[in-house]
Amino acid sequence: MARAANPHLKQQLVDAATEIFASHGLAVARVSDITDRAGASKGAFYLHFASKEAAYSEIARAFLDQLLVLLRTQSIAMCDACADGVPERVAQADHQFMEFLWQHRRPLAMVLDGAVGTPYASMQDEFIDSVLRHMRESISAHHRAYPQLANVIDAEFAATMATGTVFMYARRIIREHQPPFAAEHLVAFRALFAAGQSPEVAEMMRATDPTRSLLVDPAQPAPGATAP
Amino acid sequence: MARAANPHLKQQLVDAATEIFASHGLAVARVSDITDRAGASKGAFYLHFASKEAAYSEIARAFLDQLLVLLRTQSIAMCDACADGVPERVAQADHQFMEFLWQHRRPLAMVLDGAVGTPYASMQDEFIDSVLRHMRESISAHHRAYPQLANVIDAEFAATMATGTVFMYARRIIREHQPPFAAEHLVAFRALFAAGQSPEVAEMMRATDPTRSLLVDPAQPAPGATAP
DNA sequence: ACCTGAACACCGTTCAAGT
DNA sequence: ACCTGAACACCGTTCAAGT
Repeated sequence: MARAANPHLKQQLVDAATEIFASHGLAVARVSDITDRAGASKGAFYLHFASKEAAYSEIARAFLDQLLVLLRTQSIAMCDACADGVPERVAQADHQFMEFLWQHRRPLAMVLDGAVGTPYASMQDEFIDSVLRHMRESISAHHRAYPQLANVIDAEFAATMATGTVFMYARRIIREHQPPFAAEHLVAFRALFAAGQSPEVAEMMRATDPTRSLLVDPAQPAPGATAP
Repeated sequence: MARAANPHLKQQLVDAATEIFASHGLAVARVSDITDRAGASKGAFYLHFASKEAAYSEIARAFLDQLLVLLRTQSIAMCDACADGVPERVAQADHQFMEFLWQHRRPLAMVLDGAVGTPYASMQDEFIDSVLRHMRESISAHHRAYPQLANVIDAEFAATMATGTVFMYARRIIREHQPPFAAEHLVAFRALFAAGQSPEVAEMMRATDPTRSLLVDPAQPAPGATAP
């Protein structure tokens, strides 16, 4: 009881898979969930994708590729903006980035939440690592524009903090299905980086010993560690 | 061909499950992976756990409960430290927290990476939300101790940023199997919060319009959004 | 060509049987 | 009581058959 060829079926399957993967996650999503939503049989799925995981990979990769293009464009704009000393342009780039995450919130949810614990967990890593690299470049540009900052604020720490903050906002987008009205937050964030010029900050940093290592015994292996 | 009762089997299963869930994730981990590692039959697993997911839940909960105890203790200590104006004690609390995450890196990996895309994804949310609540309280204490900060640095943003940073360090612990020697980073982080006193920061914040909303059209629904 | 759905394989879960 | 492993159920994947 086959039906006539449907030239839109591939796109219908992609749309259905994006929604199902985003809301259930790769591991829990059933192929039958996807094909039911797309109005096709389970067999039809395998005419368009080699496997459930291949479908996930194809959709997530399309999103990550678009993200990488945006970040590359922004890194260039950011360098220009900083060299010109135009913080307003920097804030606009943040705005554009958050807008992108909001518009692509279903594939974003797939990448952040959908594949962890499966062979495609590396998609989340790629998202975070891409943002981290972008932040390193932006902050380097900032430090070139304002050399006095470089002595006070550690660039690697600032990039880690910025990326963690982006992750928290991305998480809010996909958890609360609400855009994060964070313009003022992003302004505060950029402002904070300029704060290293403060003599009070320099004084606090001199008051502690940065050579002390964080952990008592890094060589000690960790057991299940659920015992008290 | 049954064997004699083994009073250690439950603990062996917990240890094996912690390792397998941390390295494979709940969805991908097989019960047979766990029972093979513990040297038992598949059937024995179900004498001690109602299901694979119940085992995950039991181990993750034990870790999260310990984390909550630590955070509660620290929130109290943090308030005291801030009231006394002792930033060194605050840095020690950060140190202790990172040490805790390092010592419990296997259950941490389970909670952050193991259950996303399954009904137990909420464990990761609980970790992040607990840290976020803790950071809110710490920062409130900071603002009470240094009232001039409260006018410049948004407490909710600072808590979001702090939590994102902790997440990034936690991620580094479980990805790189390396302790994050981040003492100097944590010092820089604490110092940054005090930076709002800087007149330059106040000036930059006045120069931008915080009432502008971040996103163009928050009501617009998101499709699969993989099209260009 | 394109699609269907019955059949097969894998692994979570159950349970009759073994000590 | 405690444990085993064969059997069952569910869902990813395949493929013979339909248009």
